[in-house]
Parts: sequence; structure tokens; C-alpha cells
Amino acid sequence: MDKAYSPGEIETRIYERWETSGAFAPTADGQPYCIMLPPPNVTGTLHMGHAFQHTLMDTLTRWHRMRGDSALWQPGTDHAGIATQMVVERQLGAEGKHRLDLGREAFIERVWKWKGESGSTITRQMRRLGTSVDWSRDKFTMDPDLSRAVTEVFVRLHDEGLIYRGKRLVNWDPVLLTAVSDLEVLSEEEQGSLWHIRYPIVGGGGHVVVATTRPETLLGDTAVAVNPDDERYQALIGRQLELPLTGRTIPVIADSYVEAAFGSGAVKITPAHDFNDYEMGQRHSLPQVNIFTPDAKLNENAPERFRGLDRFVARKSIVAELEGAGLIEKIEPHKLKVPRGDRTNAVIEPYLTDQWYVKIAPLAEPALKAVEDGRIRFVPDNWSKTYYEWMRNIKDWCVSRQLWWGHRIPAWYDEAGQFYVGRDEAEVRKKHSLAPDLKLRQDEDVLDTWFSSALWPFSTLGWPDNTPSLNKFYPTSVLVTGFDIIFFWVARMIMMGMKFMGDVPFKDVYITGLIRDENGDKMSKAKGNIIDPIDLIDGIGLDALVSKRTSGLMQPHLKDKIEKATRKQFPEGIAPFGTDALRFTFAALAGPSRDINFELGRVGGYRNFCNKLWNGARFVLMTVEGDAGQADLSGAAEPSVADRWIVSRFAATLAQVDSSLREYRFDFAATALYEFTWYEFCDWYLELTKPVLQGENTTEAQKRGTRRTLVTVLEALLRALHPMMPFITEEIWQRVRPLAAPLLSAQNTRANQKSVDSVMLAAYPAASDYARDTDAETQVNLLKEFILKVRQIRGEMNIAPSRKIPLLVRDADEPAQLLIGTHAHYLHRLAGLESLKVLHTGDAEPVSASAMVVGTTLLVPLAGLIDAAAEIDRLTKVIGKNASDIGKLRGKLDNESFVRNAKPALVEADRAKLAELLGQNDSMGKQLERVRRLGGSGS
RNA sequence: AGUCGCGUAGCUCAGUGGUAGAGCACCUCCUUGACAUGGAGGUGGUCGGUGGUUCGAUCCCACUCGCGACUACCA
Repeated sequence: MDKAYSPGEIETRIYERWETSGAFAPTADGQPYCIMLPPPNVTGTLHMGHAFQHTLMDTLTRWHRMRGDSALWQPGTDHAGIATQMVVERQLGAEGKHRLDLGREAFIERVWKWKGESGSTITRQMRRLGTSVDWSRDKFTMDPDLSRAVTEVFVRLHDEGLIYRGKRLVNWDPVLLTAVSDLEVLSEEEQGSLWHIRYPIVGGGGHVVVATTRPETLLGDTAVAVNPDDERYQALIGRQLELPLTGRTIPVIADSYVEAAFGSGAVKITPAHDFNDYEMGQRHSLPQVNIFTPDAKLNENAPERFRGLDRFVARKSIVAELEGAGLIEKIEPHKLKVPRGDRTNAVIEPYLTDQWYVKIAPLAEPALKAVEDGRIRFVPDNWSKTYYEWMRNIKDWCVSRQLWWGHRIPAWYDEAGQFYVGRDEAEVRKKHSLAPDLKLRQDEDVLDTWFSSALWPFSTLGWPDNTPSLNKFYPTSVLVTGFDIIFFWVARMIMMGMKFMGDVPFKDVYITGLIRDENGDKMSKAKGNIIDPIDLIDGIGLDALVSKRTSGLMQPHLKDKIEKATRKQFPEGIAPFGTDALRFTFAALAGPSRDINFELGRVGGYRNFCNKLWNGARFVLMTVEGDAGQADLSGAAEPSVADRWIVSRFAATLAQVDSSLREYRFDFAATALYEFTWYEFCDWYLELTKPVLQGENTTEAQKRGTRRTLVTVLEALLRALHPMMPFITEEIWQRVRPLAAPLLSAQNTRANQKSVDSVMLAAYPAASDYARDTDAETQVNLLKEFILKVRQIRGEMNIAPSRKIPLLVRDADEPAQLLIGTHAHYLHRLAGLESLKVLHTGDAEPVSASAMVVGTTLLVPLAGLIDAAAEIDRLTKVIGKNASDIGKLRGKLDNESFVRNAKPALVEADRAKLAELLGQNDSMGKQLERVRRLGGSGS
């Protein structure tokens, strides 16, 4: 083995072997365990959020697979209607073309071509991450079988009256020229103005002032509304006003929606261009005057001079004319929420169109109930409240999009405009007994991308057919996703799952945090703070990183700023950390918080962890292979206390990992494994094996006991780490397993099968397979205490590690005597002792540096080793700390209420602790005096 | 406006009704035959503020300050 772990070539080699061997497919037997991959955009690339979530899903999948479950991680990609269409339109734009130039068919062909070219990018990146999805089941939302499911759902919902077509006000994106759903509209507060406009009263008597943030919509006003209780306007209710610039007159109406206190207390009502006005228009039977074209220019309903003007250009000229006519009372600066399309950032226009809607209330009810009664569990639980809030106020879902890329709506129109819904044209004709020569044309619109995503948990498994996979894996086990798509996706999957499968689509919903940069900012191209997970794996030079971050910017003026920040933050680019280090970082970050700030330093730390594991394994292999040979492992063996201890600690670690992963506490599981591997296995256990293996007084059986423990614990540790760090564990396991295989206990038979040639198919180690040994733990804990105290003296006295020192032990209690009697070789080696002597009553005691373990005193003679002044400082400090603790403990124990109310065990423990500290300080006080005397006379 | 969340060591974050933890950073010593991507030791926090419940609060409750997310919105 190399001295340092280098992940580079190892990873791809191992992944290819896994994939070609079919190891990712679910086994025939075992409990079904299924995770649906949230399908990424087919033409997208892997970002940090994906990498994070995929790591967690892969960890769960690998863990369950190793536990013997029939584990399916279902992969796939999403056609991402708007996003993909926009990318291709932009490509066309660069060629000076528009999709209308190509026509629908040619355009769609072009999108498929693009999908073919770029669709493999993200799946290739996923392979780099080690994702163990079953690629043989890879799905795409526009595959024929999934499209069939979409049509089926649409038709069934329509036949039940749960899908309807209606002319209503929708959110219209004037750039994309399509309707979008409420969720696709983002409202940001922006600075605008509030124009106060005078509407003259017909028949004289002055004017009414209305306040508006959108003066251009005046052209579509059909009323002015006031609050019915507003005394100022009582006389005007029912009268007519002159609508400026139009020659029309409109009535003053009363509606309690109007707040008298805001603005002038009078509101212009534009039913065709505002959601609230629309509803008021319905209440008062007001006419709707649409003044815009689909791309938000003024249409023929506007006075001729404004026609064809863009809405914002029109605003200026309308305000100018009003000012000229003396109809502007004032203009105030005003903050308002501006609705923008999440894809185009264009200001969304409420627009009257015919669209398809899903009637949502009947679907929402069972979906709400499924969470309320616990059939679906949100983790962390508080996300269920977010879900409830949304579901209880949910509105009908506009599912039609005026796009070309997507699932075409299965509705056909005759020339009279009558529509028929069916699985295909033939079915429509048959169902409605239409004449064969009746001309039908299919609806031009496609469905919202999320419509097909909502079916993902069952459409990928074969629905509407009743397939074995569907039977086996639905309901799936857990959904792992971000809170940003709880409404877009999670809620809709639950609704559709309840509706069409009659059961929940998943039992748990694990909501991950959102990966942000180290400052807590969201990662985005515009901010220039994006990190490509692949660059963390392979590393990237500074110049390449800068050019990656600054190319293709929407706002080129940010380039310099981004470049500067990048060069400052990564003066040497990014080092190659390897996949396992990245994955372990993600796991360790996956705590309960909703925002996760990603620090590069942590990946470095876990890269070091990989190296630590590598070198620990290197030590084990060198010792076991080197001086013994594997046959030697099978003879009589006599495990040491350290051997029993490490096995016991391993059992505790496995129990912690198990309970943590069950609760999706990846951070706890990662920490438990990290601490065991580094602090217990490497720092202590490996060191404790050395006195045995290299000692002159140990028997072959003892050495064998230690070698066997080394090999078997390492082998099982690799299995335990594998779900989080698949590559390095596989690489090492391949070398360790031949040594370990003959030694594996009966419980581990699955790991011991000849056919198992990969750690990913071996059994996950269970805590119950390893004995807890409190006796060994107690002994080793005491041993560690002794060693740590001596090291503390050495460290604080600056005694070189190479310098061996004498150690005297005074007042040894029974456990300490046992320790010295049986484990002196450990003390010698790990504390760097030259000699170890127990002082008996009456023995001469040289002046020494000292430390205490419970009641036992450790003495390191000062002569030639130690600076008396330093020891005085040290002792004073320890005594001071103890004194402070004694004070606190006394305070507690002197308090009768504490003694009466606290748990007896606690009181007892405090009393014991107090007695111990008192004894120690008494002893150390005397010690201090001795050193002082020496300090005074000696140096 | 409503819902949810956050404020703990220089930084990023865990955590618990009973004398505060990790990683990174920092200081001292050490190239000892697994590992300098390392080893040994160490410094560092009145757990946002105030009040309450309690024998005891960083943890529970109320209020408050500061930050954030989401949902719905007043033209």
C-alpha cells in the first residue's frame, strides 16, 4: 500500500466494477426498501445540493442493502419543460433563429437532440459520486411508459370532474408567453411609485382621487371602489366618473374589501388585470376589459395612440398625458411586491386566458390526512406544519402551459370549439361517437412539468400496469429532498399517490438543509460562489476555477468582483479531496439545521480522515501479513484486555450508528464512526497492540489474539464505514478480506459467502455481533487515565517524547494495583517510561511532578527533568480548578432542597466527587509544599 | 400580516433540566519503523438580553433585541 491514500484512479475503477457486476440492482429476497431519486433536470449539471442529497440517499441505500434488504434506488431525469425549452431557445437565439421559425415539430426534435447530447452529463457526474442507483431502471419523464401514465391520470381526473377548463385570470409570463402556476411566481419587494390620479365626477362636483401603482391599467378600469362605511364617499356611491384618456365612464361602487385608511380610500378596479379586482368584478358583475396583448403590449381596447406600446413605455406616456391634463394629484415613492417569473424574471401579468385546472380540494383532503395521522412522517417534524399551512389554503392548480416541450394535453377540439378528453384521438372519437370525417385538432398546450413529477413514485414502477415492481416497492420507504420543493413536488406526489394508488407514496419525508457557501449565502451563478462538487473530488486550478465562475454570466459587469473574490478565497485553487472525503463531509453536515454553510476546510479534514483510515489499515496489514502470514491467525488465540476493549467499543459505535441512521441523523452516525476510527481504533488500540506484538514476553497465542482482533475489527469497520465512504472502504476491504474471511463468526455468514466479492454486498455489522465488555472498558479507561496524566506532565514540562522517564506510584488503590500488576507493559510503551515503581509506606519519596488518578498519586521525579517553578504553576492551577469545583459541589450539597429533590444517584455521585477532590487537593497541597521547598533551596 | 427557524469558543456548527462539545484556526513540543493529510500537550465561551418556573435553566415558559426563510397581501 502507498504511504498516502490517493483516491484518483481508484474510484472510477471501482465504480465500473460495481456497475458492470449488477451490484446496484435490488436482490430478489429481503424486505423491500425503496428510494425515489428526485429526478434532476435532464440537461442539467450536478450541483452541491444534488451531491449532498445523493450522498444521503446513497448512504441509506447502501446501508439497507448491506442489512439484507432488497434495496432499490430508482434513478431518472425530468424533462423540465420550461427550463429545457429556454435553454434550447437561447441556443437558437445565438444562431439568430426563433422557435417559431422552426415550427413545433422541428423545435421538439431539436430539444430531443439537445437532450441526447447533454442528458448524460448529470448521470456521469452521479457515477463519480458513487451513487448506487439501479441504472437498468433509469427513467425519463417523457419516456413512452411515463407519458402513458400522465395521459391516464389526466383522463381519469377529467372524467371524474377533477380537471376542468376555464377562462380565468392566470399568472402570465409575457416573455415565455405561457401561464405559470402560483408557485412559479416570486414576489420581491421593489421600489416603485404610488400615483394619485384624479377621476372627474360626471356632472361636475370635482373629482375622486385614486391611488395606483400601475397607472397604465387605468385603461382597463371598469369601476372605482370605496369602502361602504367611508363617510367621505357616501354621496358618490352609484355615481359615474370619467375615466381619463378613454372617454368612458365608470361607476363608483362600494365594497368592504377597500380599506379607507390606505391611499385615498378609493381604488380603481381593473378586473382583467388584477386578482383582487377580478374577484370584486365578479361580485359586482363588472365588465372585464383586457388591454394587453400576450406579450404585454397595449391592444385594440386601448386608445389608438397607445396601441402596440409595451406596458412600461405606455405607463410613461399615460402619466405624461395625465400630468398634462392636470389629473395627477401627486406621486409618492412606494415599496411594493413585484411578481416575477421564476425562470424569466419578467414581471408577471395577471391575464385572462383559457387554461386547464386541477380541482385540488378533493385531492388535498386525503393527502392532508395522511400526514396528520402519521402515515407519512416529516423529518424534522416541524416541516409538517409548513405542509399543513400550504395544504389547508391550497388553490386550484393551473396545469396547462403554452409551451412546446412537454406532455401534450390529451384533449381534442372540433371546429366549433367543443373539446373531448381521451387517451388518444381514436378513443375520443369512439367515446363520443364522433363522425369519422369530423375534423379534430389536439390541444396545443402541454402540462406543467410537475404534473408528471407528481406521478414519479408509481409511474417509474410501471403504473398504470400492476407490475411486480409496483407491488413490491410502493409505498416507497423515504423521500429525501429539500424544503424548497415541498409544495411543488412533495405535496403533489402525496395527493396523486393517495388518489391513484390509494396509499401514501412514501413513509418518511426527510427534508435536508440547503447547502450555502461558507458565508451563508445561497450558491448561485450570479453571486459567483458556485462550487462544482466534481472540482472538490478532482481538484481544480485557480485559473480554471475563475474562468468557470465568470464565463456565461448574465450580468457581465460582475466578472471582476467575482474573479477577485475567487482568487482571494482560493489562492491555490481547490485541492483534490476525493469522493469519500466529500461524501463524509456531507454526511457530517447533515444535522437538523435548515441551512448548511459549506466550508472547504471540513473537506480537508475528512480527506485527512481517509488518509488516517488508510494508514491504520496499512499498519494492520503490515503487522498481520508481514511477520506472521495468514495461516498463523487460525491457531489458539488469547485476546488481550485491549482486544476485548476495542471490540466492546465497536459494539457501542455500531449501536450509535444504527440509532442515528434510523433517525436520519447522518451527522451523529458520521461522528460516531469518525471518533471510533480515529480516537479509539487508531490512537489507542493500534498503539496498545504494539506492546503485545513487539513485546518479548508475549506468547504466540497472545499475539495471535491481537492480530485476529486487528484484522476482524478493521474488516468490520470497513463495512460499517462503507455506506458513507464507499470507495476507500472497498479498496482496503479487498486486501483485508482474504485475511479476515476465515475468522468471521457465524453471524457474519453473509459477509463470508464466497460469492460476495464486494464490500457493498457484504453484511452490515450489527452491534449484537460484538460483545460489550465492561470489565475491559473499565480497565482500559483507567489505563488511559494513567497514560494521559503522565503525558500531561510530559507535555506541560516539555519533556521530549524520546526521553524515557521514571514513574513512581503512591497510594495505589485496588484497581490501580491491578493495573500496574498486569498492564505495566502498556504503561511503559504509551507513557514513555524508563521505570515503574510502586512506593510502599516508608519508602523515600523524591521531590516530583505529580498528578492524581482518583486517589492514586503518580510521581515523576524532578531531578534533571523538570523545572520546579513550572511544576509549582501547574500544581497551583490544578488545585485552583479543583477548589472551584469543590466550592460548587459544596454549595449544592449544602442546599437541603437539592439533597431532598435531586435524584439520589446524582447526590451520591456529587458526594463521591467532592470527597475525591478534597482528597486530591489535600495530597496535592502537600506535594506543592515539597516542590516549593526544593524550589527554594535547589534552583 | 401569518407560519417556521436561527442567535453556543476566532470561524462553521452539534448538544443536554444537574459543574459546556466537535471540526477548522491558534500556541508549545516532536520528522518515535501506520500516518507531518501525522503525534503529544495546551489556550479559548458570563451558551443574544431581561424576567419567570425549578433545589438547579444554555436547555422549559413569557417578554425583548438581532437575523433568516416561507406563505399571503393594501390598490
